[in-house]
Amino acid sequence: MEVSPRRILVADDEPDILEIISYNLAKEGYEMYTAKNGQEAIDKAKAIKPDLIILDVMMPKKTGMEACQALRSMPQFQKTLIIFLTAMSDESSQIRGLELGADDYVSKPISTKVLVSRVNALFRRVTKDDDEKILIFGNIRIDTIKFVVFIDEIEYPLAKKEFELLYLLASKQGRVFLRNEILSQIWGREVIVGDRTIDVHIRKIRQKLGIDCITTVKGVGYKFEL
Amino acid sequence: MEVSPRRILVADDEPDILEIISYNLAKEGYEMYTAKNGQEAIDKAKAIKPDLIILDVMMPKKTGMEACQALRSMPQFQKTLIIFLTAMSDESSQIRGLELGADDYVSKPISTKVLVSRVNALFRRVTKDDDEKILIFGNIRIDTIKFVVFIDEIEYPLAKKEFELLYLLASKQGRVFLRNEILSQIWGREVIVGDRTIDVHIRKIRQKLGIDCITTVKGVGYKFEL
DNA sequence: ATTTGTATTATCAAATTGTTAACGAATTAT
DNA sequence: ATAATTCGTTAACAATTTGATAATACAAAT
Repeated sequence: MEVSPRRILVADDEPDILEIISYNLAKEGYEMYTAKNGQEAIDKAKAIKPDLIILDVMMPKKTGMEACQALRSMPQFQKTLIIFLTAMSDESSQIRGLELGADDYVSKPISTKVLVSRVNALFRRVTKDDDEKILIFGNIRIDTIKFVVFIDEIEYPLAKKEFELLYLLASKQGRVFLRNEILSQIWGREVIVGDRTIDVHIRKIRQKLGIDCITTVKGVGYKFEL
Repeated sequence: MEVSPRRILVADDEPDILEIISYNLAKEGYEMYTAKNGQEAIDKAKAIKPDLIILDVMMPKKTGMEACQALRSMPQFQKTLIIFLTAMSDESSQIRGLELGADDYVSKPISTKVLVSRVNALFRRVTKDDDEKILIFGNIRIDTIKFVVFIDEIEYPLAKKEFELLYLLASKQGRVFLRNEILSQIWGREVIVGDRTIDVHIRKIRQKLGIDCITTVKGVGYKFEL
């Protein structure tokens, strides 16, 4: 069911390290992005929405810890995995890192083998938790627990199929879902329903929410976008 | 009244996780102990007599579930709180866990914030066991001690099943409970009763209370909402 | 102008829930 | 112990909501 590659953002001020890490994780099939300092890491994270962020502790502009703290304060990065790269082997910095919400840390000098296996291990453990079934995009909140969509804290109840459809699209913001994908994801393998059915549900969502958050990509499918 | 700190035993085969959990719960004032596998957890539990045991499901020597079963069979651990750490999100393992007597679950990857709040909540539940199982929502009061619902200080007596149902829904305000969830929570795992039974009880609650506090989510379930 | 693809609307069938009444089981009162 | 009452469940049917389709309108591309 999971198809798109995991996105990883690495932030370090040493270009060599950036390159080594990127190269090795890309080889593992990850989609790599880089940043040269803490501030850039934050900015890029917002745009890229990575699944994992690797932060060097010592960086100009903003340290890894400051960046981590800033990121964790934003709702959309509350569940994003974060790994610290630290030259310090003393526990105090590691503990501080954990306190700020890091999921793991790797000490310098890095062994690419160690890093890769830690990254893989982290992803292997990712499964949906009850506490993370809520999608937030600015003033829009898609809440699977309450089965309701909020826009500016106002509740918009959707029917089951409508909600499922919206949740599917929003779960990968910006990604275009082919009509086939939508059908098999929501209606199952043995689909009997016709293509028009999707349109009608899309229409109802647009109508009920009153905002333009689903974009039609003619001849291809639909995507969630703001 | 002076209380000795609560003792918590954590068992996991990954030293990092052990450290993260220990650190964060120690910060909360708990007295932490660790074990590297299921067998060690059992041995240490006997010596330490912890108030809460956190067990990773997947461990060498003895799995968390095996350890739980072994502990629960000993009289001195019948009332000890047990939390499972599970990477699995599928119900089957959670259901098995419940059967074995777990008090809660936390899915991996662990958010320390979630874990800490769950632990605190569990202890809160234990202490308030006898004196404060009362839910209050504005002018509505659901009083488990008196087994009665108050609305504006007027008493509305409910039958047992009705009360249990209302309490379940209200215990997680806004959260949708699937019919299956309701059935297994209130009627137990070996459910024989039909689906209409829920409706009828819901109806009686609505009728008796005279207010609209239960919302139907068609095709999904019910939720408590004001 | 024609083709291709999507939007919109109305309509109907199916799925789901609401409601009522009835009846045995469990509980309480006599 | 027996009668009276309450409770939990089910069945039957009504009411409602939902989902799917067809028909038509519209838009863009060729």
